[in-house]
Amino acid sequence: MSLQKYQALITSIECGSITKAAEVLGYTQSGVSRMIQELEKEWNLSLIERSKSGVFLTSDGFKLFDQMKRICNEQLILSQYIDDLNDCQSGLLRIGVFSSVATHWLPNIMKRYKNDFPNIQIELLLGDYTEIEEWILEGRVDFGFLRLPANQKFETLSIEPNDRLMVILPQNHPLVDCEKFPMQKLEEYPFILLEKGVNAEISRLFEQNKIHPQINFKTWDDYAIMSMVENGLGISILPELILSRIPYQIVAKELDTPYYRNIGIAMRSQRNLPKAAKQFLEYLPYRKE
Amino acid sequence: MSLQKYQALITSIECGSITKAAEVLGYTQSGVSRMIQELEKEWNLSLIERSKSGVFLTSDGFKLFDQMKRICNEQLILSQYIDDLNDCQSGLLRIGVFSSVATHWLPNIMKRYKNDFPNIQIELLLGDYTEIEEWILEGRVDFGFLRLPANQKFETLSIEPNDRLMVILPQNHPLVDCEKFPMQKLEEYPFILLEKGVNAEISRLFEQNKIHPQINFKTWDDYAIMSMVENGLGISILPELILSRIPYQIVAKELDTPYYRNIGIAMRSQRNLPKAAKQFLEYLPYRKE
DNA sequence: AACATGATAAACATTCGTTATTATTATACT
DNA sequence: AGTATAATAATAACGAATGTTTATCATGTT
Repeated sequence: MSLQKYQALITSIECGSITKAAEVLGYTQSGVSRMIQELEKEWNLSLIERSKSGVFLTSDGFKLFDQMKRICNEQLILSQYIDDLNDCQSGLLRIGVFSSVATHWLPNIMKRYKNDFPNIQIELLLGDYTEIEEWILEGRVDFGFLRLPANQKFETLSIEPNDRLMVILPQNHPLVDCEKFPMQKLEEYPFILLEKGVNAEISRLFEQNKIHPQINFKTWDDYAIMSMVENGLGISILPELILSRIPYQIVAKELDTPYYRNIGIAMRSQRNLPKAAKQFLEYLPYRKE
Repeated sequence: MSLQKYQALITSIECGSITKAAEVLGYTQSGVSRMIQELEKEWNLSLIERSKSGVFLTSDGFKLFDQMKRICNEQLILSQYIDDLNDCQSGLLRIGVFSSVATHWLPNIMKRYKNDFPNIQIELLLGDYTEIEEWILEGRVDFGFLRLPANQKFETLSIEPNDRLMVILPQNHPLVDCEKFPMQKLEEYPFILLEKGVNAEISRLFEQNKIHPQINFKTWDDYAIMSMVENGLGISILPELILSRIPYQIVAKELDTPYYRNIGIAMRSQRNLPKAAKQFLEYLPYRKE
């Protein structure tokens, strides 16, 4: 049972000769002759009539010919798919992202990638860290963005530059002109906390520095926070990534002790990544972990 | 490249486990594992993700999965066709026939055959001896009816009983009551000669017996001859086969030296005949040549 | 007679599929 | 929590099966 045998028979019929088919297919005459015999033996049917001036189908062969051709044709299509995948002429790319990456960071990269590989279909699955982790484990996505360090099971790449946490002030805030925002001063003003799923890096920053700000609001909505800060309801801390092209009258200040949200890419195995995904990684400013 | 490998991968995905797939397919776990690896190596792609709780498709694998399934499915259909051909649940039967066989002899046999094998498609190609010979040589028909002896290239079977040549008389003919018609008497009455293509057996009968009848008409039309004889325009000789259920007021007499038209079946090779055709031969009253 | 066709036998090469084993991880049970 | 057990897949080595070739034969066509 083998497609090469089908092809041998098909070509022999189309050439009207086993010898010619052998030339076309790059076998010897003997090889093609035997392939067809093997089919006939295996199926207990006589498929072709032989003569000294060539070969042609028997009635039984005729009945099966189209189906054999169909199978070979489907195989040809499969081979084409494979070739396309190998040179990224086709492919599916499933990426797990969280909001800020999807909104502020990826679009630019996707644009460049799409330009070079227009036939790759990209699916962004938007979720929080926990969901993205699950998706990677389950194979729902090829890779995902996570906060590093991530689950030991994953291979990870660190995105550069890391995402600085910035203090957000209204434009009329007393410290608006300071060089860097002193950590301790965070306790002195009403604070609006970004809290999104298990994304607790800001709370941890407080713990590590033993700071206890006056937390007036908690929300998961970046833009709500910026709006609230603009309106003088308090100050906040947001990852720099979120702050690109902000439509709000607010000021972002570095902390005196800089703090980073380390964003990375995680996957089960970089080696097993589809070609399209490997290619995509080339467009990211990452460094090996 | 092999369908079994596709099936190994498909079943592994459907079972979610290489081990289970191996059980289902009757391979060892090791075998299935290697088959999939061989596909991946051959295509330079990673098709599945392995884990300790089973396997699932990568994006690339996902892209190819349906096409692999399609191919396996087409193969299944082909196998079904083959099985059907082998037990005559399906098939094509192309028979070369000449008029009298098609009209007077085959229908009865075809009816019994069709009854037993209703799914075999029968094509009758009507022609004269020369055409039928060509069709057999070209493989246009599986076998054909010919006058024996036939071309040396053919394998032949003789139909029994042979087709007696009968003298046809009008009902008021002087010799209507004789036991057998004396050969010499043929010269004494106007004669209507059946001459159809190269079908010259009656002329040859005359030559062999050195008889020179008064040939008034020649025609290839059996029924015209019967009609002419009925109307007293002469006498004739026709093969007995044509005379079954004649709608004419005529009398058929055996010759005093009986003469036969030996009808037979000819084919390139009895061994290479499609199953359906071999089966059909069983319905014919033939004897080996 | 020369050429072209397909079949066959024997030798060689490759692939297939197994057994036995290793490695890893999930699960069950103290 | 730690340990034993079971389940998963990968790997190496090997023999069997299959695939393919070379060389040759047999037969018919030109």
